[in-house]
Amino acid sequence: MDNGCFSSPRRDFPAGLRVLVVDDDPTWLKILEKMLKKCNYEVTTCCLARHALSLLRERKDGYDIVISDVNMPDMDGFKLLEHVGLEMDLPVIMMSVDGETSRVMKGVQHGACDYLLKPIRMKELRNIWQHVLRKRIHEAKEFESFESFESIHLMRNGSELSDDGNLFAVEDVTSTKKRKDADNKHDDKECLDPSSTKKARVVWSVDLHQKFVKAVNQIGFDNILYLSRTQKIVTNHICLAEVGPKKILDLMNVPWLTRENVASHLQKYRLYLSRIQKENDQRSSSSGLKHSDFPLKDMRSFGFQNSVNNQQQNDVAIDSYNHSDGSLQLQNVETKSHEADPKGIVSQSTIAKKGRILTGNIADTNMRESLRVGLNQTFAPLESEENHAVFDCSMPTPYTWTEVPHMQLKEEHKSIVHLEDSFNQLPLHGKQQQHIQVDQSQSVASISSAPLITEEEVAACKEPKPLFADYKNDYANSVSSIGNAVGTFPIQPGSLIMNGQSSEPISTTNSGLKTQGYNNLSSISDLEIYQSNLLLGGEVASAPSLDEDLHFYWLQGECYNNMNFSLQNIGMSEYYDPGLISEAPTHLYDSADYSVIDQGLFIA
DNA sequence: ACCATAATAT
DNA sequence: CATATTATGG
Repeated sequence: MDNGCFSSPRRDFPAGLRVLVVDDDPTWLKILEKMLKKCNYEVTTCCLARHALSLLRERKDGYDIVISDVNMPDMDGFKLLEHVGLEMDLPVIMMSVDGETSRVMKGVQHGACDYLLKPIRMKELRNIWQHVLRKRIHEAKEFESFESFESIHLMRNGSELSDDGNLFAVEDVTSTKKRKDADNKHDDKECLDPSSTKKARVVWSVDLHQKFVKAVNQIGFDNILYLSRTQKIVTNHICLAEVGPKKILDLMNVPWLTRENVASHLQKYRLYLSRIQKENDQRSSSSGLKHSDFPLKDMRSFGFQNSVNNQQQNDVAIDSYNHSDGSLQLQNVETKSHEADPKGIVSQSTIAKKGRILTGNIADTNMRESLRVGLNQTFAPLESEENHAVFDCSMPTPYTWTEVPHMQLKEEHKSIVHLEDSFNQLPLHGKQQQHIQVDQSQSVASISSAPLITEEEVAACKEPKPLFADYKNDYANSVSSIGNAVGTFPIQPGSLIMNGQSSEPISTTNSGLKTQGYNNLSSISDLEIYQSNLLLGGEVASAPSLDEDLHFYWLQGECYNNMNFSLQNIGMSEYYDPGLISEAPTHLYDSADYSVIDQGLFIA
């Protein structure tokens, strides 16, 4: 194996990797040194852990990775591991002759990025650079990681290095759980180098999906703006003409992701949405407009992400949010959700309420609460949506997620607990909510037996969001997150839709509208009318000022977004009432653009 | 052996 | 780019 191994020196990156090898057995040291050198690494050896530490301290960045034996006279390998982790934060690979599970576990728990069994094979050494890269990628986060990423790519392609998609897929060793590695026999080596040429399978983690959704929504929003603009240019927002994998990819800004990955996911996403829509349609048709009942079913699937804090953002957000719900049209809202759910078990009715809420009431805290409750509930009931869960359409709120992960991490397996926590976090919530929580938790729990997020990940990387998780985790995460999200955060429409730039104009608008235009809208009656118009396709009489127009559009956008989850009943097309869009030429919406939007946002 | 998802082919 | 098919993993 030796020879073959490096047949490809072409890779630049791994070459020159500075490796510090620590082992009290000189024989092993020699062997390892030789092997590592064959890999074109720059090798430094030492037989004492203490010595190793001092070397590392001397030159903090003189090494890229450390390979240490576990059993050493002067200092326990784990101890060394700890120090390294603490002081220089370098990836450390542990090695020993026995593969006793407990030891491996210990190594991993202490932060080892891998655990090799002696005798060590070239293959294993050949891939250690991946740990370094991985770590750097993590640190670099998305953007910066780019370069590294590319290099990886090159390398991968260039040689058939066992690539092992692990690089990405496996966080750090941690694999313990997933892989059966538990069995000593397998060694972890496999982990690292699956040695396959296959392309790494992308795991659409919640986080990733969230980005995806966000991108989709953004594009949709942009399109809407574009349409509206046709008449008046509201913002200098850049308009995207079409929604497609490529654009989504761009928006997502995830370096390692390929267009194909996105396309594939998009396909699934659309499928999912269509399915849902279908269901909705059926239901709506059968039951008629009253849908409020079923929505839940579909809704469950969606995760709502929402931003947490933003709630406060103001009414606007809420409004929009509500609007979306409103799409449901349910009857009027008056149901004041607040009281409605004494129990928190708001049933579907809640949902309906939600819808109504949309209008002006928004401001009320109570309302909001109720709203949330409703949402929560929606989830609670669901039981089987694991899959669906994956796609939440909610709007993306960056902030939210960061938090979510935390929670998840914290609680890991006990979904219940963590759900509760999340709930607790809610600023306002009554018993009802708790009640709901319980429900959710239950459902969730059943779904996710696996830890939400790999502990490993957590431990290994402090990063809140795991780039890759295994499916199970994934699901669990999504589910749980959804639960959390729902419970925890209110949805914040606006923010999501527009990132930075757009926010300005809009916000301004909002403020202005709030008082004036907004109020107009806010009045329930108006809203309803508005909605109905939308639904019906009637024209919206009002939409007077530019600002207002904008506002409208904005709302619409949200509606759309919301529609993703909430609205199942109504046909999208109806939403896009030309009238709403104001004077925009009809052709715009009817035509491709329009359809595009639909599809993009909702699927159709 | 089945199902769901992502990869790949068309 | 959209859809159909295949591959993979649970």
